[in-house]
Amino acid sequence: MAQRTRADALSRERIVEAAVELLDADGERGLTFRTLTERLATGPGAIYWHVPNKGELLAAATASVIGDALTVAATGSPWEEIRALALGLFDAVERHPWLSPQLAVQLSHSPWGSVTPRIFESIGRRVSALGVPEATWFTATSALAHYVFGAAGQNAANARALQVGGADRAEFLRDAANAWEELDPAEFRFLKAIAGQVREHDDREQFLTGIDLILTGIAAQERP
Amino acid sequence: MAQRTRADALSRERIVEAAVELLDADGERGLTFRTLTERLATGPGAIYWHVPNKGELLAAATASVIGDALTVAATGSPWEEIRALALGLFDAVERHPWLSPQLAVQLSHSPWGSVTPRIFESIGRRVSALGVPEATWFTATSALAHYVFGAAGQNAANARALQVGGADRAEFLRDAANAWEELDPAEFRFLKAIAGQVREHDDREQFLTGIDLILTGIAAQERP
DNA sequence: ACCTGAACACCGTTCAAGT
DNA sequence: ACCTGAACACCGTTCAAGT
Repeated sequence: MAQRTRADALSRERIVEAAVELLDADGERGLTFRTLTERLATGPGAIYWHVPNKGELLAAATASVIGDALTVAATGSPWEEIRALALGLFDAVERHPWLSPQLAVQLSHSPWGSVTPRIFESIGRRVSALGVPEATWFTATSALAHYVFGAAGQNAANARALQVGGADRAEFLRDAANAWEELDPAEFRFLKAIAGQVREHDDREQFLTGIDLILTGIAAQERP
Repeated sequence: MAQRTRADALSRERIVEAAVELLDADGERGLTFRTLTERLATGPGAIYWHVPNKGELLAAATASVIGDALTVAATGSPWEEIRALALGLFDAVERHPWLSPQLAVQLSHSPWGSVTPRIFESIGRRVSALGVPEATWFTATSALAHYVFGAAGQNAANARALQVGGADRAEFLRDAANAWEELDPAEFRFLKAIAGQVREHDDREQFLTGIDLILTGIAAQERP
């Protein structure tokens, strides 16, 4: 085939966009240089001209999706904005479940790359507007950020299990709760005790309650 | 070579043990069936007789390491035991940085496999002993567990960056803080503001302060 | 400057064959 | 029952060659 016309020219953005689509459709195993070259009707060499390697491609896909989630309408109290921001990230991980392992991988390759600072900045600005002592800002922001990723990761895992299993949420929780009620009480008496709560809880609501919990702790903290 | 003698016979445990050693030494890319067969002086077929595939091997390695971290001496108030438990997990991820992406992967493949329930049980028992209303147990335990993994993951990332870069901690934080002070204030005024705190903070101490923050929020929560 | 496509090294997994 | 080791399909990456 001859050189591409201007209209279908490759670019880093088009490649990243296609990568996100493949990841959304089939998870991390859905993105290979074979599937990518097929979708973009090109060869591997063309992609390598725009992107140095697969790791960078995954990093760019992650940054792109997280960046969208961080643009939150700034209307409300800092407390409310933190809730909105956290919920935006939570939902982004639910829409793109591959984000969960991927964020951990990105972090472990370059902890302060491009994603973490932007998330810290977004959350931290609102924390600093809460009126708590400046000496607590960093720790408070860290606590919120860590909680958000932990919770979002677990939820993405549940979402994927639902998708694979083909069951609906209520059914999934009912089965899990029933299984827990059968557990050996010597080893798992706590899980048995809360099986009922698991059956009835709502993930997003519980997630936000966790945010409120941490914000309450932050507000209650004395000058260290 | 003839069949192995009883002394050097393969077993699932020996394979998992070797896998953990390879992972500790070189991260996830250090564990391949080639390196594993070489270390165990055998062929791939032998390993596949004991372990169904690489995913299960990684899951077993994860469960093994997490299991060790969960066996905590039960002496102290519930609050203190939760701190000890959390710190044990935090340190385990620091010693085995591959745990961080791996936990996310395990979670997304089977969210309530074997690792998550055991962690929930360990934390939850102490939460239920705090004296807070039973209706809050599940949410409180979730918040703690999610925070622990998020924080441990970020810390593992930092630890690995240190290992790769060859720098020491103080130098690493100084460089990061200096870089943040140079950032564009329009985009990153919060990061600039806390650069000083970043330079001076201690990871483990900050992690425990986060635990206290959440526990304070839990204790302050009213009956929902 | 941008793209093509064959080729390479490496990986997880299988399986017929041995003891 | 347990292990061997060659073979297979697939993957990320390179690179000489084209326009």
